[in-house]
Amino acid sequence: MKLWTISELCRELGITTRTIRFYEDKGLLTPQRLGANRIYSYKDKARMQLILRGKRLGFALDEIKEYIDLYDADLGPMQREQINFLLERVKERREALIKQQNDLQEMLGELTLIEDECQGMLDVKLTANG
Amino acid sequence: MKLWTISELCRELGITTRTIRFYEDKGLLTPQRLGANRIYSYKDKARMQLILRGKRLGFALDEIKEYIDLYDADLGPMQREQINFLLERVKERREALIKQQNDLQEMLGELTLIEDECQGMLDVKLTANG
DNA sequence: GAAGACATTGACGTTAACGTCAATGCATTT
DNA sequence: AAATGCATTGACGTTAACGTCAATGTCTTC
Repeated sequence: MKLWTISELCRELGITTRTIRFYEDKGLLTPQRLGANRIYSYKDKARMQLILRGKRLGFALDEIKEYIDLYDADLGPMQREQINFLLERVKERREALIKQQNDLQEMLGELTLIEDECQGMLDVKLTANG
Repeated sequence: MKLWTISELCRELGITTRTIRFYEDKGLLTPQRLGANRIYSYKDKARMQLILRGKRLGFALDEIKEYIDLYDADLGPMQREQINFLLERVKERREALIKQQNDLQEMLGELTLIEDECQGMLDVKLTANG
């Protein structure tokens, strides 16, 4: 069961200690302490990776927090109503992601067009200049 | 050939005039003028939609500007070398987008798992409570 | 011709997401 | 025990992306 110090984890994830502490301030993380020092478990690391992926996708930190809350909600003690509420939020998320997926597809399509156009121009120049 | 005033365009796009003017300041847009007033063409509108899509995907404004520059680069007067350079940038973009696509897929998969788990809990509660 | 609607520029304010720096503590190494 | 290395908290700085407000202009409508 491996454990990380703050600078170790940062090195592995390619971020700064300031960033991790900031996330902790915002309630996205709650590592163990050894004295005053922070100790990160594998679960903490996984959490951080969720956060970083959220950032890559363009989400704000509070949105990411909401996602994580969905992610490790404990369904056991929940009432039907609460679970249904959670399901609603999951649905919203999914729809947002699907919109984003469409945007991505469009953009990729456009890039392909541009690429083809460039290639066409290069061919013309080759033919013209022999 | 339709034209828009600034507030008309904002209404259609769901943004504020401040936003549009800000983008103009940043060089993302250069609408015609009628006296002091801005006049937007269909092309301007399309440009704005590109920008907004970029934002939905989580890109910063200067990244979006780079994308738009790729988008309406005039290949005619370019040298082979310039076109190759452009192709390189297009490739980079594509790779970034594909990474993003993977992140999206992962997240969608996780949402499905959460959804199933919720549904399972609901079924149990139904069975238990008759 | 005064009022109201819509436009302009300019300046200052705000929020998120960190960066940077200072003061301090604790453990090991020399 | 002095230096080195890694940690802490706290405070202030910074950048992007706008919001907000003020002062002013123009055009139409009553």
